[in-house]
This record gives sequence, C-alpha cells and structure tokens, in this order.
Amino acid sequence: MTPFEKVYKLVSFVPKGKVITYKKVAEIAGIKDVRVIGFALNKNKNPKKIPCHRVVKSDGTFATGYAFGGKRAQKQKLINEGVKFLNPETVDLKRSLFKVPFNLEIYLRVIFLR
DNA sequence: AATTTGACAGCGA
DNA sequence: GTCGCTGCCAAAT
Repeated sequence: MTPFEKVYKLVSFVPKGKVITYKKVAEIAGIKDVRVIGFALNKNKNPKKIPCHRVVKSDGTFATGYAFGGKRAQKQKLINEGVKFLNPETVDLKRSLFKVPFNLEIYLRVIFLR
C-alpha cells in the first residue's frame, strides 16, 4: 500500500463534525514527513470519498492550499458540520479533534503493513 | 537516475 | 507571540 493510499484510507474515516491533524495522520500512517499528507490530498482531490476539509494543522489553524475554494470554503464546510471554533482562524481541537478509536488504529496499522 | 516541489512541525532567537 | 531555518518523504518531470 502506498503512502498516498494510506492517507486516503485514514482520512476517509474522519466523521462529520470532527477534524484530524496532519501530524496525527502522519503518525498513524507511518509517514515521517507531514508534508506528504497534503501532497497526497492535493494530487488526488476526491471530495466524494476524501473529506480533506477535515484535516487541519496541529495548532488548529488551516493549511494554506485547500483546493476547493481556499480556507474560507473549508471553514464554512466545517461550520456546517458542527465543528467548533475558538476564533475565525482556529478550530477548537479540544472539542472537535477526532480521536482514533483503539480498534480502528489497530486495523489501520495492520492494513498499512501491506 | 537526479532534481524539484510542496495542504507541515519543531525549535531557537 | 512571530520569524526564519531545518528536517527529509513521495510523486512528477
């Protein structure tokens, strides 16, 4: 399984109303350079299956190159899903960060081995 | 096969 | 809190 596939697979599990950070994705996918995450999403932009608007930076702010209308559109999507904000630029990670369930993490680690 | 190019994170000043 | 530098992965050319 290629790093890109891992990213798509993992991100597709983030539920509506929650967000995940690049750092977390990289950690679970076993990718050392977080930039690869964005690189992957940028290439294969498929909003049908990949909720890339739910991926934010570790400090809760948005990445700079969202491919579907920029930060404004991304923020709006999150608001529509019920994600809470600390301020116009920052997501409330305390309340809206997606915690990967233990069983799901195990499952992902297993399929990522291949 | 070598070079370029990013949707980042962490740290020191 | 901000600014700049560094680390170093994968895909496309």
